[in-house]
Amino acid sequence: MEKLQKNFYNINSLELAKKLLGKYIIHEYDDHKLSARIVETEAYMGPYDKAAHSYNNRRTERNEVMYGEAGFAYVYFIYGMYFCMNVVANTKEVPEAVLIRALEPVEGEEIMASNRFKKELDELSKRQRINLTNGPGKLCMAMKIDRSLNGGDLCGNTLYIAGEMYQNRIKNISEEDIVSAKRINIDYAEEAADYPWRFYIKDNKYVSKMEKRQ
DNA sequence: CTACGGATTTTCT
DNA sequence: GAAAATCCGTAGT
Repeated sequence: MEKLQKNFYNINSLELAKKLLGKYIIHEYDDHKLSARIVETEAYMGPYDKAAHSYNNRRTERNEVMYGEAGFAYVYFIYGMYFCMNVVANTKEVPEAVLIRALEPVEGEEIMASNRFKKELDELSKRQRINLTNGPGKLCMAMKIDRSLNGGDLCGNTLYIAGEMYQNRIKNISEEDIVSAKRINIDYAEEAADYPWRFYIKDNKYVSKMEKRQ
């Protein structure tokens, strides 16, 4: 089934953020199987990245997972209401991660509609349909990703990631299909706020925020 | 389509 | 005690 193996993740978060585009996140729970394609990511480069939770090697109970091995989930609670999912990158003691910012639903879209809006899929407005998974907090609601999955092994059998060949889909992402842009909502990060460390698949309708056309 | 303010509570200082 | 890797409803263009 082409689940990604540990060595896939053991690179820096900038490279991993790009490599994760087009891969599939799968969550199995309660007889449900939800899957979705990754279409937008952001790299957080650790000690020298003012936007990262691990800036200056800050190490707390919350971000402890970032200091562990690559290929595990870092799920944190934000703004009093939401969760964000990250993929831990790089080797032990190098605290880097990739924030998953948007997904395109593949399997279990009915369940996602229920998780997000407590409605049937065909009852959703056009806007709600796009809003299922087009943001880091939204996709966690849709995929039922919460605190309990923090520290989970992404090579395990609950929350895991598969390659482009998943379900015999073959849609490799080429360099030209990747857009890079400034990261979102990190105004506090000074010069790091301008680094182009956000990546998304060009023209994908689930991307949370498009850049202005040139 | 974009812009703004309010929601809500964990986490860190 | 303040800030936070966000979202939503409403109002305006």
